[in-house]
Amino acid sequence: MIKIDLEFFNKNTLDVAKSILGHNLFFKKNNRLIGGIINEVEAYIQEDQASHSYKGKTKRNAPMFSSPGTIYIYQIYGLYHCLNITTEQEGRGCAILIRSLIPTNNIEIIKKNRKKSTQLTNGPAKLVQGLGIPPELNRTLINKNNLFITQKKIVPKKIITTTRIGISKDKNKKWRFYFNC
DNA sequence: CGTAAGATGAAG
DNA sequence: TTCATCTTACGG
Repeated sequence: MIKIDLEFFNKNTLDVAKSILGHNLFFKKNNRLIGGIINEVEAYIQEDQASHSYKGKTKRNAPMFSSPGTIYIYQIYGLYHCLNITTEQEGRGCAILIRSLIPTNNIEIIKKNRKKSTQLTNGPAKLVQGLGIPPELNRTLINKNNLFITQKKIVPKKIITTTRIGISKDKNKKWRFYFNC
């Protein structure tokens, strides 16, 4: 369980998005690791019309402009939360959205957090709920708290590149990356 | 399958 | 004030 260096996020957002696939995401609670393998992400950069940061810094999106490795959790549709990690140098409004995990550790807790649903962590809001990630972690640094990313557990054989989900602007950009094991 | 749930920010 | 949004769970 080696945590990755925050320098990992201090580079081109698309490179970070592709290379983070296969790493583990864990939330630590009561000395137990809850989480799994990241298998789907999307990239958002400042010049991208689909990004929250496109029109500049606001109260909500400010973490995107913070130092690389900053956690950006935003509320969507008034009831769910999505987890992003800031990329590129401080001052650049870029991030990757973690969209899906393959659950590996403490799956019983994830099931409990997800209540009746059998779909545990295969969506951005589902994984936040499944791991029990508190929105208060917004603006804090990953790996400096109880949410962290550890070294690659598996190397994806084939990364699939497609258009992103749920956006209407800049639809042509193929900045969603995922793999099947 | 369609739709409601309702925080946030931009536009009118 | 109204509209759109990086989604999900529910009912028919």
